Amino acid sequence: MPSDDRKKSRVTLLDVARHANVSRATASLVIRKSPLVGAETRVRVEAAMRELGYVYNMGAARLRAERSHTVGVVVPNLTNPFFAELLSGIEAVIDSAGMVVILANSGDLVERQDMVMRRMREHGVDGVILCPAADTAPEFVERVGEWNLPLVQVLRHVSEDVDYAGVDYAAGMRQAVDYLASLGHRKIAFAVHGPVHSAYLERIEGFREAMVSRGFDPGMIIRVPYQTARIPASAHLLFDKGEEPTAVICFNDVVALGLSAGLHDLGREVGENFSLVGFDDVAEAEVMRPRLTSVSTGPVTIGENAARLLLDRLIDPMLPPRRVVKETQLHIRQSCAPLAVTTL
Amino acid sequence: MPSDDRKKSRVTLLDVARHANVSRATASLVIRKSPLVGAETRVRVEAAMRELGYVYNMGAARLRAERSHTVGVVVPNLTNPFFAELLSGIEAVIDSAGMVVILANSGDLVERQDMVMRRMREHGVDGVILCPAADTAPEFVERVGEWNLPLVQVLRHVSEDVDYAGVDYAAGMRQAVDYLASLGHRKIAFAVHGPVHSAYLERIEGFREAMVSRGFDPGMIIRVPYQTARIPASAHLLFDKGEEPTAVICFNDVVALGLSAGLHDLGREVGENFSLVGFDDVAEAEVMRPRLTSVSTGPVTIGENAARLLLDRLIDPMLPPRRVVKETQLHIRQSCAPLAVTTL
DNA sequence: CTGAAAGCGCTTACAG
DNA sequence: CTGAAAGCGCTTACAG
Repeated sequence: MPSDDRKKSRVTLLDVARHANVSRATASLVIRKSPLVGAETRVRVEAAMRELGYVYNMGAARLRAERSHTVGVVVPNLTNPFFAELLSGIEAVIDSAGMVVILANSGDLVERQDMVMRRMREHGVDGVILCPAADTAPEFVERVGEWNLPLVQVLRHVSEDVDYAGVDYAAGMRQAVDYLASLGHRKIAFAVHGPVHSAYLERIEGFREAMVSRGFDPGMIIRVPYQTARIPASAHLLFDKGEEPTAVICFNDVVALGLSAGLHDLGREVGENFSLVGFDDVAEAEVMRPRLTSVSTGPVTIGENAARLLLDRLIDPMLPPRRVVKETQLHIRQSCAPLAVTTL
Repeated sequence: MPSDDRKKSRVTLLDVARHANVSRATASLVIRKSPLVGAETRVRVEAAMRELGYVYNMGAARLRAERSHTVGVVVPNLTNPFFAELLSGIEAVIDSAGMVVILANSGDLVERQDMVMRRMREHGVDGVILCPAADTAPEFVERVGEWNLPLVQVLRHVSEDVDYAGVDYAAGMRQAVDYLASLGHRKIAFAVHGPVHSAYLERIEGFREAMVSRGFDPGMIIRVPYQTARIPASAHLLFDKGEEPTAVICFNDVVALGLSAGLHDLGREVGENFSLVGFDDVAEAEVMRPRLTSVSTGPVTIGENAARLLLDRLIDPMLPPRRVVKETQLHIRQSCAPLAVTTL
């Protein structure tokens, strides 16, 4: 009978307090592990909670305490395994801080991002980790700060005045170019795709600088389709311009996988008469044949960094803006060959 | 000055009501788009909300209305691209229902799953979509129902009495076996890995039945490592038993990718003198060489189905348990060859 | 169609 | 160390 009516049956803190013969305030202190309450009392209250099957009502607590123990995470794309790994890193540290993540997808569209951020505010998240959609205005993320909503940018950044956790894309490109140069390559292409944002531009800029500083032509940049399945058929773009490259650096491993297939279709032997470098170093790199040489970015770690940045800011909102930019690492496998061999 | 003090400055519904010269109740009705309020009044209240920069406080609303507009999603693994796609489908329909997803990772561990589910309750989610960790007891998911917490199982199921959205794994295996049989294969291996759960057992069972019904030996089941990078080196397991298979069906595309590399390393030519079928049909299948023939499961759709099941149950909690089991589809590409060619 | 009052389940000072 | 009271920002009957 009593468990028959649905909501009404909720066990409240007051029930627990009565059952344990203490006041509601005392019970509240026990829950929050305050040292103010005596050991004997604590044990009694805890027993009462167990016996009654009490469940803490975070919603009620939040209303009073103005903290929701939730953080919003908004990414432009959930399908991409790269974001899945990022999310995994974020979730792990947010979880171990006793908080919970509210997830949203902006679809890389600023209008959707507006909506999503409003929804986050309505849900009273304590802070948000945002990978800004392409074309996000700096004012947008700065405005969030004015709402008293702590924010950290992840992977992409549009404002210098807001925390950022990412990776040194430009240095990663330099590592790739240096490595290929050490093998004797000078005609190196760069295959890009997808929406334009800071992480995109940094890669392009890094490529350009690295090429120019060695006196190489930085102009061999091709754009391949965003859709994975259509990348192989675009491999011919590498050879359509005047001078043929002997190596290609890829925007990410998805492009590397696609071009690798496309080069194969064109009769090129990757790792023998053509060299290919990936970017991100996802798990698949190890099981490609030839094994893919790739610049590792470590999305899980980036996610962890972003979450820690946010946690710090929650503790001290007055912290000056910080950036945690992780170094990349070139993971050499088998997809590149010395130019000598290439020209045989 | 007024925006200087942080929390205190929140604009409340009462502020809006005063600004618009109506009562708080009326303002509340406007927000919830009740038809009870006059057009002129509505416009005035909406203008006030805009002018004041009002943000709805979901937390306060939930406390009174006993609905949080949040749903919990707990998956065993965030890193796996398959779950990322599932999540993407869930998020899309939850979002368009005006709700928000709280995400958690059970790590496929029942103890962590206990914790996570408790956290979900504390946060007052309206329902949860759960991919049960391996070894989850049926009682566990049934108990959730007794908490008055609507639950749907996704991808894996441990109880018949609780909603389930998944895919017909057994039929998928049958499709794979039938196809290989049509090419003349009879010595077909099955390569599995990972934790044991319903989706695992259904695949094994489907394989066994399909093989036995044709009079083939269903005993060639090998277990490869869970870690992607270690799969290629385990390809020799296919040939360690007495009879050598001429084809292998893989537990999923990750296994297919790994074994494809391992077979290559052993000097076998996939799609020529050895046949290989994947499972899941992820985007990468199209860019493998040879292109991977794979049984497609469509995780995005499964996620959408699960979310809709939950939404329905939220509307009517008394619905009998339902299951939405999607059909698989064999996507034929190039990784299988007729046995005739194989034996040449 | 609108207003005044009570209450959702906590936490927070403030006394004792 | 514990108790009584007020209040977080909404929604819900209940009158008018």
